[in-house]
Amino acid sequence: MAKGVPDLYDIVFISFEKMLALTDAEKADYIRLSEIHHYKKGRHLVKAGQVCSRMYFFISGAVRGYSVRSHKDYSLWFEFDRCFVTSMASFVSQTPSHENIELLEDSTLISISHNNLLAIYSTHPRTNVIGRRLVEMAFIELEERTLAMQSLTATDRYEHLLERYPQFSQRVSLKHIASFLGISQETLSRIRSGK
Amino acid sequence: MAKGVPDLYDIVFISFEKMLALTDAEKADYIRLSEIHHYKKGRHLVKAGQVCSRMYFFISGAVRGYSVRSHKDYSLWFEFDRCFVTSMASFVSQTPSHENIELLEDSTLISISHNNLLAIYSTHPRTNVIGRRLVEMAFIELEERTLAMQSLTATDRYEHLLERYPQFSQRVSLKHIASFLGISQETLSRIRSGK
DNA sequence: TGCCGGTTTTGACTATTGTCAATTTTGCCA
DNA sequence: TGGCAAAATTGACAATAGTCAAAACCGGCA
Repeated sequence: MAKGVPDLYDIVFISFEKMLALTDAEKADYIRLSEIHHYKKGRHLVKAGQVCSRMYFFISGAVRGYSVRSHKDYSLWFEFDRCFVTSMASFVSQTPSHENIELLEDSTLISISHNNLLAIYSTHPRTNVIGRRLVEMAFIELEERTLAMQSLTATDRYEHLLERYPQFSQRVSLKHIASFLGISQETLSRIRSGK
Repeated sequence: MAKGVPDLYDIVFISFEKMLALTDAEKADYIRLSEIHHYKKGRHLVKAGQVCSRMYFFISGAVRGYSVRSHKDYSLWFEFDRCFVTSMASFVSQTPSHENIELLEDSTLISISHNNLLAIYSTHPRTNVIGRRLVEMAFIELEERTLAMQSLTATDRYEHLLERYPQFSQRVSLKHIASFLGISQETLSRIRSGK
C-alpha cells in the first residue's frame, strides 16, 4: 500500500463512525474494494442520462450537483471536504441520473462501485445501516431546503444559507448560489448590496 | 382474528411486494405487531414537537403533511389510499417532528411502532431493505418536487401537479394546493381561471 | 327550501423578481 | 505587470405574484 494511503482512509473511517464504527475486517474490505482519485476542477463525476455507479467520499475539494431544464442550469446541492456524495436517486436504484455532478475545485476522493458496496452489505449485513443513514441524512437536508424554498423570501433564503453553510460564500460562485436559491443572478446581487 | 381483517392486510402486503415479497413468517409478525385504526377526518397522526413513533399504511383515505412557520401553514405533501406515511425525519431518528400530519378524510389505516418495526428488522434482517426503500422513494419524490419549485413558474408547477397527481384536484382543497405550490390562494385561483 | 359557514373568485393596487443590456470588477496567467 | 475572459453589479423596464377587501359560490342541514 502506498505511503500516505492509510491517512486518507483514516479520514473516511472517522466519517463512517458517525453512522457505524467499522470493524477491522469491514475496513479492510472497504479499502480493498474502493479506489482513490485525484481529479481536477471541472471534471464531471456523473452526467445526466448516465447511471451513477459509484459512491464518492470527498477527502478534500468541492462539488456541485445540478440539473439542466430548458437550457438553464439549476444547482441542486453543494458538498465540501469530508462528505459522501453520489447521485442518490440514480445510485440507489441504478437508473439513469437526472442530475450532473461537477467538481468545483481540484479534489481528492475515494470511491466505491455500487456492486462492491452491495458486496460489503452482503458480507457484513450490519453495514446496511450505513446505506440507510446516508439516504436519511440526504432526505432530511433536502426537506429543510424544500421548506425554505416554499416559505421564505429570496432575501431570507440567502441569509438562511449564509448562516447554515458559511462555506458557500467562500467557495461557490454567486451564479451558482443564485441558481441554488431559485433566483436570478441579478436579484442575488441586489440582495447582497442591501437593495 | 376478526372477519375482514385478512382482507385489509392483503392490501398492505401487495404494497410491500413492490419492495420485498414477505414470507409467511414475516407477514405473521407484521400482523401480530401492528394495529388497525379507523380515524376521522381532521385527526392528527403527529403534531410538531412530538416524536413520530409509528409508521402508517393507508388502506383508504387521504392525509396531509404540513409545517407552520410564522403563523402560516405550509403543505409539504399529500398521500392517498395504499401509501406508507410517517413523519420520515422524525420516525427514522426518533427525534421531535417539524411537521404535522392531518387526515383530510375518514381513513382506515394500519400502523406499527418504531420499536416493533426494529424488532421485525432484527428478527428478519432481509426486511431491512424495506426501510431503506421507503426512505429512498420519499427522497426521490421530494427531489422532483424541489426541482419543480426551483425551476418552474407557478403556472407550470400547477399544471405539472395536475398531470402527476390527478387525485389532488378531486381530494385536496385549493387552499392546501396553493400552500403546497408555494403561492397564495388568490394566485392559484387566477391561474385556474386562465388569468 | 333557505340559511349558514367555509371556500373560492374577483378587483384594485403594491411589492417582488426577472430580463436585457451595459458596465465594472476580479482573477488568472502569459 | 498588463491584458483578457469570466464574474458580478447596475439601470431601466416588464412580468409575476402578494395583499387586502369584497363578492360569489357551494355543501350540509334544520
